[in-house]
Amino acid sequence: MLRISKLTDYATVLLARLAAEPERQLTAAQLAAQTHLGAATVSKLLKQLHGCALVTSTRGLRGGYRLARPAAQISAAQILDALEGPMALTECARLSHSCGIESTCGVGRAWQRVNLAIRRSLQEISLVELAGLNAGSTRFAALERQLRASRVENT
Amino acid sequence: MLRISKLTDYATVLLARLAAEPERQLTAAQLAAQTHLGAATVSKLLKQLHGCALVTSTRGLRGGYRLARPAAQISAAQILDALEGPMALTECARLSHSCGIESTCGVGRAWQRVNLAIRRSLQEISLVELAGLNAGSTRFAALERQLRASRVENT
DNA sequence: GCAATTAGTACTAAACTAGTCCTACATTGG
DNA sequence: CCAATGTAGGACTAGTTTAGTACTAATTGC
Repeated sequence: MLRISKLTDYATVLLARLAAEPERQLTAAQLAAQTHLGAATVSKLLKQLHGCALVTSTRGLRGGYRLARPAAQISAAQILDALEGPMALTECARLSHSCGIESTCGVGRAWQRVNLAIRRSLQEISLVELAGLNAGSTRFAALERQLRASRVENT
Repeated sequence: MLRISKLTDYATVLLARLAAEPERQLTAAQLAAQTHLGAATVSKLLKQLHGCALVTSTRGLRGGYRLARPAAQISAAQILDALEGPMALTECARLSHSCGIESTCGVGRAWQRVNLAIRRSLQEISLVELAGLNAGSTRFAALERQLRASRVENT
């Protein structure tokens, strides 16, 4: 459940590689070699990331890709949005579906709130954390602490 | 992104209906009529929910389904587990995939932590909240407050 | 001009989802 | 016992999505 697509995972790996060496401009072929992913797939993903302004590219000889902004300013939510579009846990929300009874719509709205809560937490996590560049992982720890606290408070 | 399948949504609706009338034993046909879902689909879902011990069933004439335990003791996480199996945001975690480089595995582990955080928050939400049976939605409010607080703390 | 490299599009195969149907089993009522 | 009602459990099909590939065009540096 709640899985992200393989491609999104791959894209994160690519972004993590770029984040590890912010100075260098890496070509699609280099990234493919480093990540052991198919060259065509990597190329496709980078194009998508470029379209969503997460990476910048230069064409031609000695071209390549690099992060559009510091890793700390790229959140997990942004990556997911870029790769999988605006998220909707259920599709009841956007379509004026013929739900009919109230309970159905009530459920849909509830899922939407869950969705929102998840989204907020994903905005807290930056590419720095995803790439494992910071040893402490302070944000993870804080997030987990908060969630634990909320459990106690609500019983 | 991060969407749950339609069937899972339907299942939640069915559980919500059952939760609304914990005393009664409802047949698959009755639930289908109330929710405007296909009878065969409803039947299939209820069988699945029975297999995961979220509902109890009695066969034969005057048979039907009812919740296996009070709605307050059924969490969103349990429903998702029942319908979509144990969750894994990425599949890197279970398979000893030939990741090769470190950054890849680092990313996988990071997603896993995200996953864990989401899972914890889903355990906080019971069928009562999903069904909209409690007007206040205190847990939602608390959860959202916590997440907001964590954002401030981590800047 | 030539080689390297991104940009964009089109296509194919595999996997998953949603939904239906059919047969077997259990319970109740006559 | 027998028939009606209802669940149990598969098997099957169509549709959609995902993953991956291939090809052509555009751009840059030498």
